[in-house]
Amino acid sequence: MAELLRVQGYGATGVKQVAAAAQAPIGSIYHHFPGGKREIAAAVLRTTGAAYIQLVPLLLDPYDDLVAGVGAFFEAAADDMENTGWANMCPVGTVTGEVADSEPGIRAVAAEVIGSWVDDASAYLVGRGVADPDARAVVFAMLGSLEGAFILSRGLRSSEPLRAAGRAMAAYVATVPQGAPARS
Amino acid sequence: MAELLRVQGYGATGVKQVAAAAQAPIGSIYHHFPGGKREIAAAVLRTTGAAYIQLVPLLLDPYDDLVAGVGAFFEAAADDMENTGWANMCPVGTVTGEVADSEPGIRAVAAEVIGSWVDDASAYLVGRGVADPDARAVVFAMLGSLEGAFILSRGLRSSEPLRAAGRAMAAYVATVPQGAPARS
DNA sequence: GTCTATAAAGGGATAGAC
DNA sequence: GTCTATCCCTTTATAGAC
Repeated sequence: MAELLRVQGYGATGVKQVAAAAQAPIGSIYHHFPGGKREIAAAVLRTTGAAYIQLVPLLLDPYDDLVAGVGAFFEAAADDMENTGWANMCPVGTVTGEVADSEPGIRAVAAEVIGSWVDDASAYLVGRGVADPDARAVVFAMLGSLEGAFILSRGLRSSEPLRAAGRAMAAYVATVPQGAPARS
Repeated sequence: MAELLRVQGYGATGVKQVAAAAQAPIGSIYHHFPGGKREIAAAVLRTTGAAYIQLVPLLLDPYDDLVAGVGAFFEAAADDMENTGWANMCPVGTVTGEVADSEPGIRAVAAEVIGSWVDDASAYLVGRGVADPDARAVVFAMLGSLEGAFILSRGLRSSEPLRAAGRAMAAYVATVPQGAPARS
């Protein structure tokens, strides 16, 4: 269901479609997920969340200069979108926007995933020398900018919003005071 | 339908629900909008788009300092969200994310609306002394950051993402070279 | 142009044989 | 645990009287 949720969103994805994609009968789906569509979506959000947070150190570690790393992060996302034909990059963002006011349970799971992203990414930035209260603000700004640029780029079929967001966030991060990295 | 689309999104909003809210029978809806749900949604996006672009000069004109204006813009949005119980602020962003890969016609309309936003807001910034290529990038960064922060704030039920985005965008705009405003 | 009734299709979910 | 058939509801959209 992860792939379908990412491409089509929550409302447009049917359980029957999920069963077909998984080459499993519907009965089996409901046997393993008695909560039905909601439970499956929640599981997808948690799994995706855990996978995506690993990208942060993976993509930023190679850059000694955090500002350069941030710019490269957004450029990589822009390249990915172009190469995949403007596919959705993050199911968490789109599903959150879709169900935030209509599916309280799923919204709560999304909040949990986003919260853990912020905690983990903030800790990473602190390790790279960003002071503690600033780190959290930087993560919120970057994550919001990334999710918003994903939507604009998918809607416009253009990487311009994503690349503009990258330059803006790099310029912003450059204004945030940085101490020495905790580990070399 | 505008209100329902804003709160529930495209998929969760039914034509019957729209008819009930408009106190009109379904037949009348289809008489005026033969294209059905899609045509209504497209009309809503265009109307909303035209209305929202007017907010830019309205909210920024009072501030001689553009950086202060940008900060106030995001703070005002954050206050609005808190006061409305985390209601969705912009149907264009959520609907775009929802249907970008499943409803080509509506995606095209969304792209048109977003494109006109960028054109108009860029022209406004040029009038405030921001150089032409920079202005477009600033608008993309701000719009993306705003839309993304809307999603995060709605999901987390917290204005923290929106306020962090505002501080980040203010810091970014402060780094963009500005000439003298075209008109005092 | 307005409204009611209904068609046609698809959704989520379940029952129960195996 | 697996799978099939089916229930029940809602959806979009239309037909046709008024």
